Amino acid sequence: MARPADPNAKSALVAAARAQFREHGIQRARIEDITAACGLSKGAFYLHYESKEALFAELVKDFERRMDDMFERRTAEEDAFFSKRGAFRSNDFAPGSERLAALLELQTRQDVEALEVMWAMRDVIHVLINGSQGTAFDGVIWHIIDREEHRVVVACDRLKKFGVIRTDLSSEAIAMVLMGAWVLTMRKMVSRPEKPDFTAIITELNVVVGEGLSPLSARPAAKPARKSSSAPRVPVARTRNPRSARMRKAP
Amino acid sequence: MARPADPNAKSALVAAARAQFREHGIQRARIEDITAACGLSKGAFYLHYESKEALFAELVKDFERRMDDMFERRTAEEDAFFSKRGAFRSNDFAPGSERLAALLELQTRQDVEALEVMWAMRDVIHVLINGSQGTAFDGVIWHIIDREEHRVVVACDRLKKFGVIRTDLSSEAIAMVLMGAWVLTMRKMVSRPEKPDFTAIITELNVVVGEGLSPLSARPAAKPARKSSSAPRVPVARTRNPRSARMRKAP
DNA sequence: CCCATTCCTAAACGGCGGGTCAGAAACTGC
DNA sequence: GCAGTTTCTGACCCGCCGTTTAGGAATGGG
Repeated sequence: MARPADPNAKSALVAAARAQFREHGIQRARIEDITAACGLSKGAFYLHYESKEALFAELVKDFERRMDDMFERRTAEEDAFFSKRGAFRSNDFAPGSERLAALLELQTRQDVEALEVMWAMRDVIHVLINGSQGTAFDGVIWHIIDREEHRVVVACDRLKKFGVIRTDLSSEAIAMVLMGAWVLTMRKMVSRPEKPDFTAIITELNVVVGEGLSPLSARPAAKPARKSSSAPRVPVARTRNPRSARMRKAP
Repeated sequence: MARPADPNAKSALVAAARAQFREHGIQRARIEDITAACGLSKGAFYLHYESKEALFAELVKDFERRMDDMFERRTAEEDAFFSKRGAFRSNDFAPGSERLAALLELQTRQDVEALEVMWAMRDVIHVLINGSQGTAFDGVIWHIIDREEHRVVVACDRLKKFGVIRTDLSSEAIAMVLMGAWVLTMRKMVSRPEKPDFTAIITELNVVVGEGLSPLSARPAAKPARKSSSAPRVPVARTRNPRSARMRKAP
């Protein structure tokens, strides 16, 4: 009995709201513009949501849920990998190593998946980064990033345990570099109409972070570098000056 | 003749405005709160500034000017270094190299200076990042970051020319990793009451970026590695899955 | 002490947009 | 059709600031 509700009103509202939030931020997005874009009147908005903020909160929740799901899947897959194939040893890094290739393939796929989630939510991410101050969502993006960064720290610790990465760098510093690159990637995505080539991005990023900037000819010969000695390691560049790390003391 | 203006009214307004912007963003900062914090009436604000936005614009201008000044100084110092001491060769990377130590010292000092500027303007940076959407300052921070990133690209190219960093990585990818770490550093600074140890941060960051994450024992022996050979270099991680870069195509 | 001048205050204005609600519209079953 | 019910509309109310402005306060010169 009675007039049935428009079945796609809600999803139309969500889509229009995302566009308005993306364009104007949470505060400046006008409810009337959102409803007008769906051919509805202002009052109709309140049939579906308490307020602008309530709608946006749902979007954020959805984003967080997707990230959490992905993280869980990721951890499980990685655990399976190592429990099936054990820790890495020196010869696993030899040219043509099948085991290394498998790990890389797994991780690249996972990274690409993460970028896909971010791509799908890029408008929400944009608003969280640029337009949330003074709203209830102020700082939410940094909570998310901090949590991701912490996950990277944990992941690094595990990879150290399995011999995949060197143990003499602090996991916190590694995580910051990795997350930093991700944040910039995220932000570049956000202002781009076409989806970039995620695999290429991930691969290139991993080469840089994996190998470092020092000229290869300057690297110490490959020996079982034990426990990094006392001497200052050294450093590198920045803005104007990337640099390489050298001065590695003899083991 | 006539009543003299309060000499510190303007600076008091700027200080109070920064605090309000920092706290509430550009849109939600109330002029009345700003003036009240200085013991002035709302109307007094307009004796000094056209509008809220005009005041904030001055802060941004100031920030950009400082960054530009620093950049110029930096370039000049680096040019002087190389024109006086020439390009790097293999033996400059040997343990105890005086020339390398000098370059590192120069660059670390410059990096710390950059962090000092950001520290001084951290409230403005915070607003630009988090609270500018829907205002005239929307995207300004990313313009600044993009420009800095481009400067890093140029710097990388020069350092390649002078043999300080390897030439087989794209400068763009390197710049993204470096800037990413800087952005996260900036953002961490922004929400911190006490000034962190900049030198320590820079040093640690440079070790990670300079050397990469691959286990040292897995690195190819140090030979005049010509044009990166065919074999996989190795790698490293990421979020959940550091990885390494491999699969490098034969040159 | 008075006046011209400049500074500053506080009240008022005005627009904008979130939220409300009385009633019109749409639909169903009879 | 008609009654009953639920959905939608759009005019309206209202508070919140940014901005204006009329006039009061402070000051210095004469």
